[in-house]
Amino acid sequence: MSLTVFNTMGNRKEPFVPRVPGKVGMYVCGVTVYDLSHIGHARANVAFDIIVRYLRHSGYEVTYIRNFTDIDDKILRRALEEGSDYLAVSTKYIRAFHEDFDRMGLLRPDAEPKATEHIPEIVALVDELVKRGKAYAIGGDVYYSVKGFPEYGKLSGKNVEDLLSGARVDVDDRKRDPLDFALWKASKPGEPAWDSPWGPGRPGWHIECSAMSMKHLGETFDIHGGGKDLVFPHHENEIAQSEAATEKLFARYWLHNGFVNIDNEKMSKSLGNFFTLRDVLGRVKPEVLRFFFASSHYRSPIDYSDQSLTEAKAGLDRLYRVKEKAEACRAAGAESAELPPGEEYAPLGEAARRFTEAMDDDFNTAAALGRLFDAVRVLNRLAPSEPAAEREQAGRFLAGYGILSPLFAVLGLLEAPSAEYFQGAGEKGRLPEGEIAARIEARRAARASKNFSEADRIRKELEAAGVLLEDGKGGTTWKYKE
RNA sequence: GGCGGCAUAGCCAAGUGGUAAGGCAGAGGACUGCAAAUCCUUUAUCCCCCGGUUCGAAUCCGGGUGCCGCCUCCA
Repeated sequence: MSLTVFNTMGNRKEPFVPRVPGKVGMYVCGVTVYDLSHIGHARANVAFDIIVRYLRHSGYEVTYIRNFTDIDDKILRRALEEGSDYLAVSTKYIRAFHEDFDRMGLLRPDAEPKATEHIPEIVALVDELVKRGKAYAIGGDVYYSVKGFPEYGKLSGKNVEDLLSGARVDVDDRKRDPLDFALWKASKPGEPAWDSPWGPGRPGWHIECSAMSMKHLGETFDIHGGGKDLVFPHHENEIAQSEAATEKLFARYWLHNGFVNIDNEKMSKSLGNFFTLRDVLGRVKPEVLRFFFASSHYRSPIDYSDQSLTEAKAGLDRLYRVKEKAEACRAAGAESAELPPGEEYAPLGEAARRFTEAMDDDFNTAAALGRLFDAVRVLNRLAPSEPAAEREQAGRFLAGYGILSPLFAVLGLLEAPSAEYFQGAGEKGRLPEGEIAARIEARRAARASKNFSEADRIRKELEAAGVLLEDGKGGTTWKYKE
């Protein structure tokens, strides 16, 4: 059993064989920091977060790099609007990015390089391309000459003739060829500028990723990832630049995630139909969003809606109830024991193998979650109704949960204590915990004296206030419904 | 115009040759003072349509229809 990944280069699944056995170098294109992140960014980042977690879970030593594009036209425009400068803008939105994505439980990459901190590397790479005759300077700009790279189009499956005949190739008199793209842009007066052999300027967009990935991972590395929209031209250009400069293969596997759609249409800044991650996290728990993403394959488009989040929450609630039971078993002093024998427990006993089988198939998180739910059903059969009085049963439950827990961790799920999930820090308008405890006590007294109508009245009252009561053998517990 | 992808139950979603995972929602049952949760049973004679290949296809091939993406900044 081994990992197979879908490689955009070639458009097919291939066995994953890293360049150096046991080690993986992985570069993911990050964001341009000129605005708040939207849920499309969240989808991409969660996808690669899970990929990194799974590679590490599989025993690979992963070096994970994700850049910030911190200088470009949009940042400069934003700086102008805000009356600040590019550095203030990028700093502000990098901080916002980290705030949002820390809440999503994203692993921090091993390095988060920024374009402006790699100017020497970028200049050196551009210079190399010029020296090799693969790029040319005109009036302070430097362009890459696409015709000098016969393999141009190999990633996106395009050919140069088709591209040239396409209606939307922009016209720029200074380029020798319409497909040529800027490696270095001369700065206009007042714009930030760095010295270069071609005069003061700043890097073009594509070149930074070539320079930074090669600096941190070497001239050839294993995985290069990003959104599907980056395939062309961004990644195509990265390949052209890098391979023309080094004459070596650039990245071995190209992984691209699908989009988040709204009403079946791509969500994007330019269409204006986007939700910021912040907005969404104000409405649902971060983990609900993560679960929602994990329930589809990372390459498929995924349609975002309130209903899909509600369904995701219901599914995740189910998983957290399992964790809640495991915590209760542990709190009762039970120790992990043996799982009972028998074929009926196979979905649980073999959960790790089944999960791995799904994930090995191009990180099929949807199928992997299916296997976990199979296991959860079996595990729930083992749940003691009163852990303190059923130590052996509690021990078996813990054994089962012990199998699943690391698998959930691969998906970045069930990392919070269940109480935090169900009773997490109060939103506004929620009944305070002390109040709830008092009502529960009043209801307990009513039930003890068989005054069930009063007991039901309290239940309904709390329910109307968004609090769900659950009577167990060990007493009554509660959850916020939202 | 060029290139690529998708179409599976009420909703979401796996499955790329061997006879339809899983989740949500719904129905019935067990449990419960009542609930919730949980468990059991149940919900697609069939996978957009039409042909073809095959002992056998949701899965392969041909044609059609619909939707989407890239070709311009974009995760």
